Amino acid sequence: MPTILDVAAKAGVSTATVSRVLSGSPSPVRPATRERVLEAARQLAYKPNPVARGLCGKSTNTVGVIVSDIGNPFYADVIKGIEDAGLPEGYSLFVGNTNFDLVRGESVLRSMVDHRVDGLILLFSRATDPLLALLDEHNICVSIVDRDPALTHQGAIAISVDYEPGIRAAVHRLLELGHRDFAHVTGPRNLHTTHLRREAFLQALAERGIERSRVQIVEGDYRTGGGEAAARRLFSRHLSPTAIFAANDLMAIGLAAEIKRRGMRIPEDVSILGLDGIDQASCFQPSLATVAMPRYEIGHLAMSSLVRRMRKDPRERSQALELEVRTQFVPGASIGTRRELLDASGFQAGR
Amino acid sequence: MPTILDVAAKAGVSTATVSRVLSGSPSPVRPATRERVLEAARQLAYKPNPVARGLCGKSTNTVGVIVSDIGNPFYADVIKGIEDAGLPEGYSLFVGNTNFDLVRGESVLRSMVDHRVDGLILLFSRATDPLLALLDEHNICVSIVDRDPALTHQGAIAISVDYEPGIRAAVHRLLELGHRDFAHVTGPRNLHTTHLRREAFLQALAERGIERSRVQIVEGDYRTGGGEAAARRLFSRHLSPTAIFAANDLMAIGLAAEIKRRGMRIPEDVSILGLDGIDQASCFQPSLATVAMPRYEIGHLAMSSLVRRMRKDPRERSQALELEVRTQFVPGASIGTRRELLDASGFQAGR
DNA sequence: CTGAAAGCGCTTACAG
DNA sequence: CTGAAAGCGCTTACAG
Repeated sequence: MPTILDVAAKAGVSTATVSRVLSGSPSPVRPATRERVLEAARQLAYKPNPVARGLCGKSTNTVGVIVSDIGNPFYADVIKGIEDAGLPEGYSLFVGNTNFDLVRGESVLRSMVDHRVDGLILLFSRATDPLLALLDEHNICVSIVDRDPALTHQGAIAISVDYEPGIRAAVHRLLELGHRDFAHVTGPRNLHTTHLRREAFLQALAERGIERSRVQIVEGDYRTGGGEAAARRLFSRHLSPTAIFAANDLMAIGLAAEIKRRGMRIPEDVSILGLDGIDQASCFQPSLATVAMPRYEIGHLAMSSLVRRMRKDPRERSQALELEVRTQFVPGASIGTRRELLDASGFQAGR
Repeated sequence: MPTILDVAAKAGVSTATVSRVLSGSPSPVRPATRERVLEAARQLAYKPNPVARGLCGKSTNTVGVIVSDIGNPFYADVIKGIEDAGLPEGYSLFVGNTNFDLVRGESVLRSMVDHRVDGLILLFSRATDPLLALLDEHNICVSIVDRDPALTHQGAIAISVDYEPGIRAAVHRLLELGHRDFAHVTGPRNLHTTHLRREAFLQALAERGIERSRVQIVEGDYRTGGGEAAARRLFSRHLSPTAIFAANDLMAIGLAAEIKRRGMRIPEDVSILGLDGIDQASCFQPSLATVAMPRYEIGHLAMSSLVRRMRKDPRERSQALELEVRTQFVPGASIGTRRELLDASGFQAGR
């Protein structure tokens, strides 16, 4: 592999000049010299060694991505968006998976800091103020999705998701179909996104006269297993809901599987609504109605805004940046009118 | 962040000694000195800067993982295995996604080489001899799953999958249930793993008297969309199969979805068999019968054997290492006796 | 506009 | 057994 010395020799200049041309330094270089350097670099197919750059405190062209469950196809789409925005700009990705484990999350984050990543994208993981301060110290930009407002730390890019439009539309549809008895399977209660999803749901119901206290809440874990467990708990109670909103698609899938195993039919006996819009949801039978997140867009936005910031002078990075994406209701066959309502009214179920 | 200088000062020795103690160098160090260094390092919570180590030609403690479709939950499980084997040993992961695109795969691989990864795990991606030679040049160890025998390059760790036991058991079960008309939805034909899966299937059938020429073959893409397209092609023909083996679960899921949309029932009209054993398969309705891969184990094995090799002296790394894992048939409700066979014999379908 | 030189944090022959 | 010194490949004040 050619080094900067080879390029300098070939172009007949010093390594300092080569570096200035190739690293986009602000120092002026005579156009003719610049040309010679560029030409030499091209002929040698020279690419700066990111490890060496990293050592002298410059960018390493790496970005770390930390997700809480790499088994969730939701993240796959987000990562695709991140890759597509980052690869053309020359960034490589470190990927870390916390498995919802805080300790593991912190150790993954630290190892990324050790590797001198230029930026970090935190997806539904819990960040803390001291951790963010550590990033500042190392001059690492960060982009956080569904940022917990409890964080007082400034200077991160925050990508927030507006859950309201998608959830509200879904709720209206469920009410329209005659549902009054609702349940919600949440994620772990200590996650901020869990709170947002629950509140958007309860709020939309409350606006239409269904009080929060009437909605059964069961805590899940954002995985299929949590959905299955939730179904078992919900249907061992005396009050069975007619419509269940799972805080993500994976739980909705587990929920539906367990409900069918118990001999109930979807949507004739109970309607199921998910959230995320993962591909497999549409292959499900009946196809899963869901509140879709713009997954690819979230990743692309997180990365492209991060790239812009990483390229800035560190002193200009302090101001907060808040971006927002919206959810959207995607109808599906998993929600419908209950059979007993049909029987009572003489209606015929449509597709 | 403390540097090696701080540790040296605190322990009252030179940086050379600190390095020798902390980097596991073979040079002998007096026990008392070693103790002092260790103590100083602990007190300062010193961790060597991997970027600096990388620069002087030593390990960077990074491993690259290249997958062809990060949206496939199969890889998520493999990556978990890789992480669990790598994290405790101090390795961080670069993850690259080729999207089945050879050009993208090569550029991802090159960027990992640029970042001086110590090792690389290639999953069902296509490696070429020149590429592997490039890795050798940089002293990068590599572990390849389902390695294409067309590669003449020696010195990689090869993890091969024995598809035979799982596929054979599944085929026997299908024959037992009375099936004689089979179809197979393959992956892209240029992938070696596609070839292995197809041959194991055709071979198992041939042994029981079903000739290869009688099996309909449709090419897919290892994604749900390919399964859906395959269903459309298969059922627009005059000869409809009664049992279909999809070369992975994602295609089986797409296949099943499209078949149901066409008004056919599974397994009463057609039986479906997948391969992989991803979690969602069991939530599917009917639960998907599949040929399970030891996904986590594959990742764990690939990483742990790689770690062992990376720690070795480069001169001792040349010998080839071949490891094998086995598949296993996992029964499911998606395969059963056809209704018309039932009608003819007066049998009652079991669960 | 350009170069010589120091430095980023570590490792490793080379002396002693 | 240990230290002084060179070097990994790049960047950046500092001179000129």
